[in-house]
Amino acid sequence: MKSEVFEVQAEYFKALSHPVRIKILYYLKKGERCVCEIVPYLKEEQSNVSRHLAALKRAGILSSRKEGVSVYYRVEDENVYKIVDLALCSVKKVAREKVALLS
Amino acid sequence: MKSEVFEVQAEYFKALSHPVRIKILYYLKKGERCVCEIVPYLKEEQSNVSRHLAALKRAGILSSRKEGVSVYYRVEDENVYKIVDLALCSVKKVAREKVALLS
DNA sequence: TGATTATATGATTAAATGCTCATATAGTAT
DNA sequence: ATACTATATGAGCATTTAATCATATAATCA
Repeated sequence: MKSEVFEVQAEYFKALSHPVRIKILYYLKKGERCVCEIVPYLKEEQSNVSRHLAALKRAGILSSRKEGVSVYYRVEDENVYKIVDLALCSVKKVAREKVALLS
Repeated sequence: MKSEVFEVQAEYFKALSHPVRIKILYYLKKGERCVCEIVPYLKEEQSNVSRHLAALKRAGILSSRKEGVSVYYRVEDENVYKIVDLALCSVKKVAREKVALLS
């Protein structure tokens, strides 16, 4: 496999490597949301949220559309949910195995 | 979902967010490998590789066993391959859609 | 025992990331 | 036009990450 491929994958995972960004993804699970909804939901600074959204968009994970003064973000490819869910399952599985080894 | 869950997921993805670490994963796809094989394969400094391996192990993605003076690393849960493959597919899909939009 | 080899780790530095405050931009309304 | 609101972005700072060099540790061998 070409080394550029690894870089592309690493970039994708870097976009997912922050808890606020993961939280945004789950919040968008049922469909697009306006920034004006996302900010109060996260209880983070507006400028900070804006940057997290930009990071996810840069990675191609989110896309956005403008409606008047509002901006709506949505998940570009639902496969991201398979990825984050699998990651959680894997972490749980490994943790369970560790527990089993100790008992 | 609890916020600790997002942190756990983010930690997992942080471990995957470097091209060298992704490359290590694919190299271990067929089974465990000694550090003495991994280092020349990657053509990176030994100390650097050691830290990347440690990062993957800390995240529970790899485990290791010692045999004499050698250390063998292996993938702890094969699901990680579903994750990295899905990520690549998703990036490709989004890229194709962008191309389609432009043509 | 001392020498050699494999791997890990401490210290340093450079670069990247995340957060905050302040400000810019753009759309809407008066 | 001015004022107001929603969102994005620049600048500064603190923290984290990655790379490198040097050294430590531990196993093996002569």
